[in-house]
Amino acid sequence: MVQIAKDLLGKIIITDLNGEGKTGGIIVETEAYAGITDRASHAYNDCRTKRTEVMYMEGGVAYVYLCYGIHSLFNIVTNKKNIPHAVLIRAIKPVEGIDVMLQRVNKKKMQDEFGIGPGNVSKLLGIHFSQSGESLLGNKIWLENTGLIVYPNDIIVGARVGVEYAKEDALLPYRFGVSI
DNA sequence: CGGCCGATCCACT
DNA sequence: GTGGATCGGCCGA
Repeated sequence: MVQIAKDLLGKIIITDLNGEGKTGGIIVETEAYAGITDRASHAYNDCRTKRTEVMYMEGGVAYVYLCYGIHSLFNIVTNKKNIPHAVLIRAIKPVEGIDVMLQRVNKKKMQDEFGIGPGNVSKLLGIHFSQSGESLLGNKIWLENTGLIVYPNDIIVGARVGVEYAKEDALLPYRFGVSI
């Protein structure tokens, strides 16, 4: 699971939604959420609801959650059926469909910062929480390999963000990043 | 059925 | 640096 969070670094996430054309970027920061034993996860203590049900699906689907009523947070479900593990995409480096993405954020010139932050990632990619449960093997959202090799030494490991309420689990080194 | 809260971001001082 | 926005889901009554 932690391994998958690391493996996702350097991959490209592409979306092709609403007929606006392909948009995507290289994944540069992720966070792992380790299911029912992880207080920071929505599925902590086997909390199975309509919303979290997506995380219990077979890996390879998107789990998108609406946070603060405004922001869609994009996760990738990573494990077997009934094991609610997910990886939150925290940051991407925009590479595909720059003009479309600029339109989405109402900006003129692309800067890498626009892809930093989970809410921004969804905004750039045009992901809405209604896309929750969407397969990553279909023609709307998918992953591509870049051939980019991320060496273990290049991975920045740290504590997760915004989960102080999770107490001791907040300190787990489940946040991974690379600088490209 | 009502109220509170969250894996956050941005405009504004 | 910071306060406000904003809404679906969950819990308690």
